[in-house]
Amino acid sequence: MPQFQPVQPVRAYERIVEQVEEALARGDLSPGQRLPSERELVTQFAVSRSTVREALRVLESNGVVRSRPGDPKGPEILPYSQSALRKQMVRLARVDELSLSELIGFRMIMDGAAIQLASRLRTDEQLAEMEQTLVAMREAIDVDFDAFSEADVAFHEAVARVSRNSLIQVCNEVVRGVVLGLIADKVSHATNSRALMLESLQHHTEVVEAIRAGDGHAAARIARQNLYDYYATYVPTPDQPHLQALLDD
Amino acid sequence: MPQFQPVQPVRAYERIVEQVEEALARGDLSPGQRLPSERELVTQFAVSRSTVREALRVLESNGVVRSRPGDPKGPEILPYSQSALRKQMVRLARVDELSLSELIGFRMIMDGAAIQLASRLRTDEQLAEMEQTLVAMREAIDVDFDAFSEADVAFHEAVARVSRNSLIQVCNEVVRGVVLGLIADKVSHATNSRALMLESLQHHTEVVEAIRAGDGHAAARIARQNLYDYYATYVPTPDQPHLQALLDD
DNA sequence: GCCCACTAACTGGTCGGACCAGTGGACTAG
DNA sequence: CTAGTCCACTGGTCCGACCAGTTAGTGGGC
Repeated sequence: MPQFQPVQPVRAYERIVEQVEEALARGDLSPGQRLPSERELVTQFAVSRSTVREALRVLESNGVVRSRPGDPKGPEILPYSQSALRKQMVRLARVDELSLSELIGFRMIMDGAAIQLASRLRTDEQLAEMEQTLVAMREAIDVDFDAFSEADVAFHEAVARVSRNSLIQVCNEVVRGVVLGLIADKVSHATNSRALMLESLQHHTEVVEAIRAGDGHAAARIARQNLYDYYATYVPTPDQPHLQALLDD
Repeated sequence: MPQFQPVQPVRAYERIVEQVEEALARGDLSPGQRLPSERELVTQFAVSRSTVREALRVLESNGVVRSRPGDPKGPEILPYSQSALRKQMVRLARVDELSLSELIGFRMIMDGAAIQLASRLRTDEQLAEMEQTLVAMREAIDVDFDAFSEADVAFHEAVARVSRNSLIQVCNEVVRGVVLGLIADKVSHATNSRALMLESLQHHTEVVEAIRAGDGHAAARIARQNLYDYYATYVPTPDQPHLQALLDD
């Protein structure tokens, strides 16, 4: 007997979405190009305009296209953006399926890996870039916490670029955004924020030193420890061992 | 002068989506509950059915609800699932600029981290589970490569579960799927596939031994080395240093 | 009394047509 | 050649309709 699979009805708009996404995956469609107008798609797909519109709404919600009223050139194919990925991660985090400790643990892994890679693959120019972001952090301490946080982001982005792995870059950026969105207010209201910033700067300087020396393990270890020290207080006590397991002994 | 922000028109269906998602975030709506029927929503939101449907399509594409034709109870609020997150990650991975070396490098990081966490957080039952998947791998060698690959997946999934970090689980699963999709045929056509499988099993056994001993670093190192040995030949030579940078010296 | 087949009132999926406000390109007047 | 007007066309929304399918309630047969 052949094995039969349960079949659920495939709706017309879904097949439109599939066709567009396939064209995108095959390269027949690339960012910047335009889709035909809705009324034109109606004739091409031989469906009603409602169906075309439902497909476009789904594509739009997935960050694939964008429609603008009155634009004679039609819906635009968007370049890939992390916004949809971030949206899903935020949703995951909001449903409490994703605990803060998981997010921070993931950041420790990603950041540590990026730094380890950076310490082996960096060029001298890139090292200089990283040191430049350290200077910016020091200057930002005297402004306010937001400025410091911004400079901190710039540092981590520079490191992620050097890692030459765009998956790391994206994951880092997304998770950082989610974490910040979850606890930014708590951190910025900390009484001893200046001390925190100074300590963080110190850690970052040590990381760069280790990168300069090419000691990837030390650099990654310091980075993970820094993240742990920075965030551990916001993590429920029973979850803290999950983070400590990522620290070197 | 006040700083003005560019405003873009908010479409009616977007406000419906927002209202539903807010209700969900506030807890006024929980998984398992039902939304009113489309025609009922038409009166509640005071919009047309097309608009309601576009909102429902977006919610459905985001994995928030599911509509079934004929169901008098109306669209169902779904429990959170990672499928939408996975979809976005697959989209990211499919963007052509993502090279095989980046994917494999990411796998080395993820798998290594999962194994390091597992070696510290595992219970005895979980260790037994992992050893069980090793037995399955050994048995699968005598069947065929697909069976072995399946058992291998089971092993890595077991490890990811023990890591207690669902982000790692999802990332691992997604990246593994993408990598396999890219080079599965090449691997399975290798002439010495039996030797490869035996070697892989040997490596996995060593990993489990290190996990049993609680030596997270050794376990992670072996795992990364295993992945490197397994996949490096498929990576263009100029990219190989990017992977070697992830191996311990 | 219970069980089963039937019916009817829904459901979502799709269609076609209509109107509106706005865009942008072409066309015209200067 | 420029500046202004105009109009074809865009997407956003609405309405009404039909269909196939599910489901719950009804009714009849046992």
